[in-house]
Amino acid sequence: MELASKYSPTEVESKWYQYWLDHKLFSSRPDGREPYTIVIPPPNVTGVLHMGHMLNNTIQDILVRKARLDGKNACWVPGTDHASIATEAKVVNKLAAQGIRKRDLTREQFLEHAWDWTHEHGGIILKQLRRLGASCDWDRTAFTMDDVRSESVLKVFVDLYNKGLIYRGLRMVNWDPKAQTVLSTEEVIYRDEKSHLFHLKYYVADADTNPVKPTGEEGEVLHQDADGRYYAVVATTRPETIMGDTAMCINPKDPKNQWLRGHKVIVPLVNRVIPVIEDRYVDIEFGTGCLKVTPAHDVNDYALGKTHNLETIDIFNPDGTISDQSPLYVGMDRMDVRKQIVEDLKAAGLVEKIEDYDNKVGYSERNQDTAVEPRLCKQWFLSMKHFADIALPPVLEGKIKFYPTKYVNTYRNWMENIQDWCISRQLWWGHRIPAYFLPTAEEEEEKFVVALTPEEALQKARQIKGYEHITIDQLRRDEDALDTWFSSWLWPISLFDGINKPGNEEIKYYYPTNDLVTAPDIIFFWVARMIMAGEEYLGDVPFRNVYFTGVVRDELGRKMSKSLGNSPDPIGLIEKYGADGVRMGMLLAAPAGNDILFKEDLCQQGAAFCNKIWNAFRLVQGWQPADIEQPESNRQAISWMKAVLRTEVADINRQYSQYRLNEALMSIFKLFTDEFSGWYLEMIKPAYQQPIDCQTLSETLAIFEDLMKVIHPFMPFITEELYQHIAERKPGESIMVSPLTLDAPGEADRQLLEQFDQAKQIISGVRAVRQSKNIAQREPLTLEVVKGQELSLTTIIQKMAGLSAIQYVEKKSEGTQAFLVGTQEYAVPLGNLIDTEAEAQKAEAEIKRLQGFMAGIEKKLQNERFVQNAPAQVVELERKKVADAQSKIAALQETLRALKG
RNA sequence: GGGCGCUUAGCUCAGUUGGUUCAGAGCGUCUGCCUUACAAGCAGAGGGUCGGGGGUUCGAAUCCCUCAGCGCCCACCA
Repeated sequence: MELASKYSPTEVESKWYQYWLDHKLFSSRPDGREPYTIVIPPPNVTGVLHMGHMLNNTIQDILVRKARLDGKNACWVPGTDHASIATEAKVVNKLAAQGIRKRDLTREQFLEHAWDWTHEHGGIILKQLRRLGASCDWDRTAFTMDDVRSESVLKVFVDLYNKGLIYRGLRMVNWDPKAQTVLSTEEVIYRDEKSHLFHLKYYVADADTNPVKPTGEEGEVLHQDADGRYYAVVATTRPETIMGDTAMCINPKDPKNQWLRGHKVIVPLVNRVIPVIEDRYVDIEFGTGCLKVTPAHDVNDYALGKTHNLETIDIFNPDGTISDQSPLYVGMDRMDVRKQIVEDLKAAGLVEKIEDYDNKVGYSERNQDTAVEPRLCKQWFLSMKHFADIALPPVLEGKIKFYPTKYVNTYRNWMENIQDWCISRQLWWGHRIPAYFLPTAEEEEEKFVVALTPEEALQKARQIKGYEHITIDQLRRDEDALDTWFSSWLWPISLFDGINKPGNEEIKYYYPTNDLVTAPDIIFFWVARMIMAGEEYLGDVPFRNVYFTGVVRDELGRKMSKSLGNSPDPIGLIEKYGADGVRMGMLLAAPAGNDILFKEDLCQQGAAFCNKIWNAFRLVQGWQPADIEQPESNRQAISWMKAVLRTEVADINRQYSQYRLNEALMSIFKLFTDEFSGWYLEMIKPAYQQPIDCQTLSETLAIFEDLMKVIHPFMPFITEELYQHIAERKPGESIMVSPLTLDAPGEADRQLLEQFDQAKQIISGVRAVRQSKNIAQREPLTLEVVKGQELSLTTIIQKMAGLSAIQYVEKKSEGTQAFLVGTQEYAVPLGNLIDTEAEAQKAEAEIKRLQGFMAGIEKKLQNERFVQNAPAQVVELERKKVADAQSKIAALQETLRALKG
């Protein structure tokens, strides 16, 4: 069969992917083999593949395919995440474009739209992963909101509530006014922002806003306006919150503000009279040392409000507009109010000054244009202390290993400062909280029960005193949904149905999973919490190793993002370079634990490597076997190549075990390109149109097949294609499941490698001579071995270096160019091509360098302390260096004499 | 403000308990080759005071101190 001179991936890839699917080669069932399990970090169900996914999933696929080749029962479980807040936002936007407002819909109607959207866009990303070659067990595809997973989530909620770990509480929480839901602390990202510090005048007054003269003492700072009225100055970054001010606070130890003690001040514009309170919390050095207190809209102010019994005025509506609790600006958006109120304050002469100020503003992780608003409301929380206690030890003790290890610190830090997790969200798209409120009187405290079903809830409710005859219709289920991560944290368990059916065959077999490959930015959101859930529900870690990938950046080091438009389309790349090429391109740029600077060139390099493999196969496949005796040189070459293979594979396996995949790939690349193609194939290649002996051909094909297996995890498609070409395969047979069995490299291999290394150096030496004199490869040369022993591998050396003869001489001929391999001198006679002068200069320079080198070592050897303290072998080595240098110098001096003579 | 990490060739990175001729790899660059598998290729070459300074040691890219620069994470100073 004739093969094209260029590899074209498109058909090959779809052909073999279908073949793998048809023969169920990705599927896994528990059996007697050692399991190897990875659960996919579930992408957002409506997401599209980006470069981060490409990297992440390529790594997972490499690990899974490697495990399969190692004979393990490999299971990679795919699935998607319902991504509560992100998906709901998308659906809301889509509906808005159709003129439908969410609040005009019932929960059921909205969910219907959301499911439509999910079915329409859901799974696109999984289809895209197939293009990449991902060998997931697709029959296991799960969704965080499918039946099994939903049931698991609710059961866990009920269980944790019954254990007293879930509670309901009124707290200052982070509010996303766009999505109109609360967020967990982890979902808030703080960004530096250029802002202003507004210094506002709070006039001192009595309860009826009449001016009051404070009882100031000598040396205190009293602010007085032109009319003689006294005022305090408060510095704030958020002037729009003054409508919620219910006190002004000074530090009791602040000498410059003593004059304000016991007084009252007027909130500017609002004209509300508020007390001056004292608390050590206030920083004397900041601004004027006067702090406005807005208990409803700031975490610290809330705390102050609690200790000082202050009124709480919530001036915001859930959507970030001003509520009717405020005397001013009702209905306006908070950001507009900030601009407007500054103008109004200025007009009223209530602004002392405005300074530039850098501060940090919290934004919603999912709506990155929306500043979060601290807001007081009642939510569901999970107590985290218990979970931190069970999840920290396995990581610190190494039961779970992090790659790179630096994240252990990050992890510990978070665990040791853990805060309770706000798990309720004011969203519809998600798992609805299984809590049921009982009817209560207006002023009465809320009552509720938590249960898996309304029926169970009713039973529980009826046990409460006074509710013995309540009906199911009177129970009102909580409207809120659970945080998405409250389902994700069960993923490694719920995928094997370990919550609903504890101890089932699958969970016993596949859990704990082996490797988790994920991005470091979800270490708290997800990784930490999975460890918590694993320890809580199975008493064991959810995975043994966590490989944290880097961030994919562009050439300029910028994070790839939709908004910057600097992210290439992954599918476009696959179409251009082939999946194998793209996989290699990604991995070449992905040193373990570092960010990756992605360049499209790298995919080009990957595609080029495919082509290299392809053409190497074309060469071998084109050879005509003949029933002739195997030349000794071929036998030597084969032994050597096998030794190289054993040695390199051992090395590659070591790199795998340390998750140094880019290094493993580099070793593989060099193994194939340099050792196999550059050296081995050239050694055994028959002369033009000459046949090859059968023995060499079949052994070469066997080596080629082994190489395909080595490459396969990185480049699944081309390796399968060639594996199928190498020999006639049975239907369903695949490289995917054909283990590579190699012995460990031994001493004989090491010696063989060394022997060939000498030969390669001689060959390179001759080639360098050719290069420097511009002698064509075809033109045969002679090699003189000067005062040396007989060479081994002479046939190979002659062939590779283009030599017609090798001569052993006591004294090299006139007009030769010489080179050294170790301490042995070789010479190539070139007749009148030699530039005597240049050769002499080169030799002199080298002698000088060696003399300097030798002098340094001799000095070291004269140092008694070195000789006494250093290990004997080190000293011995230094002595050998001197001896070697001496003999090299002798040879060079000989050369010099010959040139000059 | 606290914690962690990084700095080695033009670029991206290796360099294991301090000691093999240790200063490396890939890419890029330069030179020569369309040599009958591959020009998406082959052969060869150049390129670094290991961020600066100090110390420990017989010996430091490697250990310690210090300075500088970069990055990440955490934290309620308005």
